[in-house]
Amino acid sequence: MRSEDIAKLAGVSRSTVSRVINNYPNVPAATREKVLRIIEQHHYEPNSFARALAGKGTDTIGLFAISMNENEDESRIYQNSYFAPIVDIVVDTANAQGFYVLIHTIYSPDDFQKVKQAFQQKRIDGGILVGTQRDINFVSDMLGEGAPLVLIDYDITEIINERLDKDHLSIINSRDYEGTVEAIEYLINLGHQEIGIIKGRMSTFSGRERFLAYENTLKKHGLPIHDHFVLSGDFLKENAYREVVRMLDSGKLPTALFCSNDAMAISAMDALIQHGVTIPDDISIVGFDDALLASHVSPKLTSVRLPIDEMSRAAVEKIIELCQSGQSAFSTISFPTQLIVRDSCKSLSN
Amino acid sequence: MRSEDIAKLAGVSRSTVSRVINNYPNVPAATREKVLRIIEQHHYEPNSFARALAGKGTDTIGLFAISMNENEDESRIYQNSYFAPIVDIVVDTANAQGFYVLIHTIYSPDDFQKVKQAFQQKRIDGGILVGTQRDINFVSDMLGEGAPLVLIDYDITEIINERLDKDHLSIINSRDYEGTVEAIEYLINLGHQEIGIIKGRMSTFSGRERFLAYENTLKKHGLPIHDHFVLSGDFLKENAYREVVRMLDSGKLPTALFCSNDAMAISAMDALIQHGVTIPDDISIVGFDDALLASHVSPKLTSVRLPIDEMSRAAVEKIIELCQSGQSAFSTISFPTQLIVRDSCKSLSN
DNA sequence: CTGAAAGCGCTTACAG
DNA sequence: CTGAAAGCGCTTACAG
Repeated sequence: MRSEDIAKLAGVSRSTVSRVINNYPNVPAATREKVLRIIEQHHYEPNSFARALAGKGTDTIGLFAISMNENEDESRIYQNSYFAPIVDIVVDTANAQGFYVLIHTIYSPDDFQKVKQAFQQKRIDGGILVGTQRDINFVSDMLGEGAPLVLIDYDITEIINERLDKDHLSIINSRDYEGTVEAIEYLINLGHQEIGIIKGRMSTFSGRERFLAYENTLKKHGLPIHDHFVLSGDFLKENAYREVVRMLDSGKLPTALFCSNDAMAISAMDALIQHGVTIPDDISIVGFDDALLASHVSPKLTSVRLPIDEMSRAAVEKIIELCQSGQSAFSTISFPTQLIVRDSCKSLSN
Repeated sequence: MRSEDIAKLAGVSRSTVSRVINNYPNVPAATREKVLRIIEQHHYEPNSFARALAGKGTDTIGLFAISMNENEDESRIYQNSYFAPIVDIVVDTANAQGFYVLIHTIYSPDDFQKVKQAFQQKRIDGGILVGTQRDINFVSDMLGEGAPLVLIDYDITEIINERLDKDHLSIINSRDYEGTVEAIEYLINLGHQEIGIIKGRMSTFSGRERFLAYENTLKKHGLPIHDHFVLSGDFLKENAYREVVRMLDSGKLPTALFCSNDAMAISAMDALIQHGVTIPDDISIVGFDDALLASHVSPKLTSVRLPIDEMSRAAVEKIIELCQSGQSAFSTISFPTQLIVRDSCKSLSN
């Protein structure tokens, strides 16, 4: 069943059928009704490719998760507490608005090419990019294809410095800096003076923000930052485990450890407990993300909640808006975090 | 840049360019090389819609997760320990083979329509359906669209009884029956005689299999099945929690409880612990799925590992095979499970 | 082995 | 308000 068949049945031309389908104003109500009825009756669905070829959108958005880290386990990204909820919300929100979503993971430059192709071949109307590391080239490449783009977790200043054409770009962030400050000050208020950190991936905006906030907050409160309490974790639990064991071997432990994400926090807890260290009696732990696991480990993990649901929803709404309006001004939204206090921190005050 | 441009540059016709792109044999090596070179040089990508319109495939497969359960929390499906790894593996495996994947969740009949449309509009070459409940109509509807279909977790006998055209259908299952038998006999060997169950969703193949195996195994060993130890959980943690609390209130507890999935097992553990019941001293718990959480709760959960990764990979390989070969015979694969013994069960023997 | 032409099913100026 | 016609960028008989 093609538009031509509908046209015949309705006694009009394909042009008119098309006008009805696309909701153009210049069709009398009566004609519109008639055509609509025939369409309904026959469960007619316009061929999406023909529409796309003729210049219409595809009602499909892309969701691309970048994970180009040499030592990362390649195939666990959607079980990752960070990506899983994004997929979740993005798919549901987009679906609810009548959009399909095309998913592709980027583990390698090859994958990146495939994603570029998806844009070039016009398979999608726009894309959401998550996990972008500090590399503006990707972003400008994508942008060059002319399709709208939404970035989750990206440093705005980099975009601005590069003077990219930002007309169909939008950035969604969380206030990780403030969230980290809150977490660190919570520990300080508990009486902690020796506060360590497991850093996230520093090529990542959130990785840098969380570390910067840690540094600045300690400085602000006149507390020392010991190199041997600053561990590199790259957001990876294996690294966190290894680094914590190394710290244990060195014989020195801070009284509190801020972990740049929950995966690392939980891994650190495992390492500590296995070495006979008690949490929170011997050491307090704070995580970041408030992943599902956080409330299930023991002791329950105090963590900074990342508003990942809201962020994902905003990303979809933004991309759809950009797809539909042609373009709009560059925009950026930043969502607040929230410290969720559980049982992994102890007060030293009494 | 269109195929015509490539043709001009290469001094051939669009027909020949097309032949090269589609790897047809009737092109001399020299011509092929020449065309290929030009394509490379200009980073030419054939428009996917034009190809599709002209009758070629779309190199896209659909992944559709059905979750039409009234009382289920609507937007958590990909964080679900069952679906998350499927998304994971399906996306990665498909991507690695050069296929894109379109994801849509089915919460309502409306969503189901959208998925049917995806088939009708030829947006995808084939689809993977997961979470299908006992409703053959869906399956036959999809099959009616003529596209290949792979079902994960579906009772083959239903398909056979319906005499559906199975030429482009494939089913991927796990041996849940055997897995459950192994789990129950493990409990029996530990000395348990009063073994309860929290049932899964009985409209689901795996839900029925797990229950059936439970029943048959107890019978086989001459053990009683008490109605009040048979709880309905529908695979949902809220239900499991409620039912366990109800059982606690009744004052009678089995010595062991088999839970049809880990989500319910963990929820049951929460309920029991909160009511002062100690695991495994007062009651032994076995789960099913071996979800990520299983090894993180305390005590660590003994669970039947579901080979979901292998199943997902097989589903993708099968669907791609079906897409490419046009069609092949009906096939079905069933993967073995494995009992992972951890700390949630106690021996009563001594 | 290869090109001209028809066709896939839409949309959109254009003319009326 | 509406239809005929061109066009979107491919593929594929068909003829040679």
